[in-house]
Amino acid sequence: MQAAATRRTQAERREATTSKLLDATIGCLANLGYARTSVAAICASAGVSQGALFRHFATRRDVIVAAADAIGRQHIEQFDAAARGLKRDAYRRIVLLIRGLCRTPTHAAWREIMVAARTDTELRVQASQGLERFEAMLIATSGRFLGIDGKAAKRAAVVLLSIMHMFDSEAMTVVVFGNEPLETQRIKWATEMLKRELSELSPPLSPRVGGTARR
Amino acid sequence: MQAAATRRTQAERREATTSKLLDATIGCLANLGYARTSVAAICASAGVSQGALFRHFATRRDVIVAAADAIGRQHIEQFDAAARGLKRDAYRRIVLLIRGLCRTPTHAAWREIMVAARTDTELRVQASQGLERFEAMLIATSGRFLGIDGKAAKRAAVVLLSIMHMFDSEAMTVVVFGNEPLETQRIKWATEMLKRELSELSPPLSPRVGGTARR
DNA sequence: TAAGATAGCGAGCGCTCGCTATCTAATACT
DNA sequence: AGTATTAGATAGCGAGCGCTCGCTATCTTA
Repeated sequence: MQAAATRRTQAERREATTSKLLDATIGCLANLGYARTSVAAICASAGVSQGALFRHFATRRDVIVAAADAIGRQHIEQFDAAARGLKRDAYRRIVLLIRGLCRTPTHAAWREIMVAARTDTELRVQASQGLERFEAMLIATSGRFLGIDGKAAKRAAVVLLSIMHMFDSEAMTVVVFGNEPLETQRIKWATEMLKRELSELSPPLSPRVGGTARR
Repeated sequence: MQAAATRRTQAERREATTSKLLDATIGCLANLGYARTSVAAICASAGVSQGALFRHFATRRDVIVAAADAIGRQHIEQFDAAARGLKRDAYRRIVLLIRGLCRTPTHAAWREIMVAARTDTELRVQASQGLERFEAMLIATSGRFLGIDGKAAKRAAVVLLSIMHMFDSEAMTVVVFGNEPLETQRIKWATEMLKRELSELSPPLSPRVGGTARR
């Protein structure tokens, strides 16, 4: 009776193990950096053996690429979920959302992989698809969020992606040397800039959307 | 006669060796990334033995920190030299200058160290001074360049540093997945934005400066 | 010139790395 | 129940790591 309750299919076992490994890999990248994310560290964190890791992934690089894919998916979900709760004229909140996403451990793990991919051809080839998907998703989401398309959507995508780049690099350097007054001013500036851009690009908020009436 | 010509002081020998080592370290960081910048790789590139490296630097980390300092100094010189040749209303050229500096191998080496410093406490403590100096220099240079100070100078610094962050992160991701149309649009947008900001912040170009008359 | 200090070398150390081989455990199928 | 397949663990491998060591070469000082 109890033995049957704990019996899992092979597929379930596989899913559980690879899931643990991917979570552990992301955690190690975030906490230890790329260089120190060894197979031993991943397995210690995941609570599985190295043999099990190599059962499911051919090489260390393969598990890291799989982790990059998982991060990309998480990013897309997080971004979608967060955008859903936002009014489009909540400029400051949009800026803070983007900034906040750049400062997560998951994003730090992503950045570790991207930096490592610069000098590792195999990793780069495999990581590029994930990055491409992430960018495409951001572009699509911004269009949907603003209710625009065509040239205006392209412009908005440039702005939003550029703001993300800005906060990405800021997040990277802030760990080494923080400068709070400057960071605060940057939020303020980015907000003004986003307001100006989105006000020019978007169709007016109509009563049908309920935006104006809500206020 | 000839033997005397090739005789170097201990100080000269030291300077030559450490110089080679620092150049090699920067090159290895740029070409191989942080993880693969081993002591063996540095020494092979510098053409000196590991024993010589450890004569001058206590640890691998020490030589990397020294390289970070050297990069910081180079950055400051490059930026200063480039700013000297610029008119302040050459907005597009300023944008392209910043973008270009973010795409140098030296800057890539810098980024490798910054990313590694996130998860290496010792490295971080030592690298933070270099980053602080670099930021302070940028802030001072932008004020001088624009002929402004006080609040306006602070604002300009936020803008310029933010543009640098933006192109820094772009430079990082572009290696993995480039998107030329989007990059072109970003230059255009950054230029418009910079024009708007600097026009509002700067005192008028006076004949004494020769800016207006030159045109 | 001899003694002392500094620079630099190459071999070897102990350790960690990614990975493989072998064995055991769990599930699936007949 | 017995056999086949998949999943996972443990031990061990060879390569590479950062660093130390004993030594030689070169410069400086007395």
